[in-house]
Amino acid sequence: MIKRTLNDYISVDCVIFGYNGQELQVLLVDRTLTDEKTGKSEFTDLTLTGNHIYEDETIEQAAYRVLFDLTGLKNVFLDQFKTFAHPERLKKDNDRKWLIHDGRDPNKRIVSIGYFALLATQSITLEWKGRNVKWVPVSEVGELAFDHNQILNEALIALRNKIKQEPIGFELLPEKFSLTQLQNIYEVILSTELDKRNFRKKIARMKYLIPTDEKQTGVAHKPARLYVFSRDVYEKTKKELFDFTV
Amino acid sequence: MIKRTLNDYISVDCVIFGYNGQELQVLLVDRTLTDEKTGKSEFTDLTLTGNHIYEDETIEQAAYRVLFDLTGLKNVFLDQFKTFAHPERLKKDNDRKWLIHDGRDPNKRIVSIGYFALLATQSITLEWKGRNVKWVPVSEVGELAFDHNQILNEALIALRNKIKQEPIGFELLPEKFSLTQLQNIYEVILSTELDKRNFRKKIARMKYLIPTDEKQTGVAHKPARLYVFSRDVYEKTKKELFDFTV
DNA sequence: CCAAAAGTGTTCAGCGTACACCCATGT
DNA sequence: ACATGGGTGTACGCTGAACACTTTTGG
Repeated sequence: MIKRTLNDYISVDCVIFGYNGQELQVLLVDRTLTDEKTGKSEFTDLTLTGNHIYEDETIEQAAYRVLFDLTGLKNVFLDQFKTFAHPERLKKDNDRKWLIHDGRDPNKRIVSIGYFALLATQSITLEWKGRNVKWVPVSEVGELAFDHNQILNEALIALRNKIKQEPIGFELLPEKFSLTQLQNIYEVILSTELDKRNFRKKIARMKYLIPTDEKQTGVAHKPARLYVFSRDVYEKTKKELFDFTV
Repeated sequence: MIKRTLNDYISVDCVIFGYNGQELQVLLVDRTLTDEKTGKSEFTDLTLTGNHIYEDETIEQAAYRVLFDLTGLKNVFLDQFKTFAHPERLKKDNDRKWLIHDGRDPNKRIVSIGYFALLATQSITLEWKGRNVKWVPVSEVGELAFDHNQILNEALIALRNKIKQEPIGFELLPEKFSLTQLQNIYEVILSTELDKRNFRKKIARMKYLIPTDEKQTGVAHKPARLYVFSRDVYEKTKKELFDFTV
């Protein structure tokens, strides 16, 4: 194993979205600053997941690395959506204390490249860099560390735009899923209600969403048919269209 | 005037698009490395416009600054589209020589945030940082310095996506423009041909493209009516729609 | 009067939208 | 048997796409 050097001014932040069957969630980690003498905690709050990059990796690899460390998964949907470098982005009191405690220079201008990821599984490491990791419904996210509220907001905007353009909803679901689950994903992300019949007519036109012979089991109602996404078919049917809507 | 410090690892690159009535163009600057002893030029090629950021400005301000230096304009359409930080992005021989000649560290990992801009005017400074500036049709761009071909490609992709979503075509045209000019913009950027009647029906639905009483003058055919874009009307009629097309 | 681009309408097919009832399963 | 969510069809209006001729100007 070669010793790798961390770059101290380029970082990636990953906004990791998940779905619990009800709500859109985001993965956050606790940040507790403990006074080393008294052992008392000075403050506790939450951050997005992220890390500085290694000098020998691309920013995309760094983002995948963060995801892998948290989930053990390699094939996760990932999208670079925006970059953050405001001069004051790490200058709040708590942020400066945290950086100093962490042995980093609080005056160094740090650029962070924002990625958002869609995770089909709810199972994650409970601990990451010694910090607790947890899912939080997007609607219940409070004040975050650094500029992470802004990053989360931009990620949500990017996610909404993306899901209107490309079929990525299923990335938040198990390999086999019901159409009602998929519809819920769209409703939750776009904050709309959709008509069941119209939604299903639309799906029927998308040849890359393929019905299987399997059905739900153990539900106290008519079991739903399960569908799979075919990337093959999708890549073939994909074509650009002229819109300039709005 | 306060002395401002340039950050030596965060830069912005601006892909500045223009339209000459025929083709989509991009603004490029000459890069000639001259051997200081012999006075002979070692190589000449072209780069995008860009610059490192000042420690006291945001990346967006830095991009606007580059644009202002080149054009004297402040209200230019600008969009942050992607960030580039590949470890090898400045490591080609000529690039290393150039950086060394420029007094910069060729081994420093430099992150560049890519912006694309749309310019309605063809008039630009002819010289910028002592280098020649010129418009080049996108279709005739050869091999560029650094990773600038890649940046230009991503900018084109972003431009095509954007123009399908939002009415930005007129940003490449004078304040008053004809519908044929506008149609040409779309055809050139999207590499399609559009039907004149269908295009105009679509425009008619967009209340923010407003016909004036003025007409073209000095043309050897029926003069076209001129239109203006109303940002007011646009902001009011803007609303999201559910698409997930493709 | 000729060349050049402006401007205009209709038809057809596909899609978005609104809307209500029966079906299969577990308890 | 009943509660729960699954699954289906029709009618209307709008939009995209295909397509040809007349009008206005300068030269």
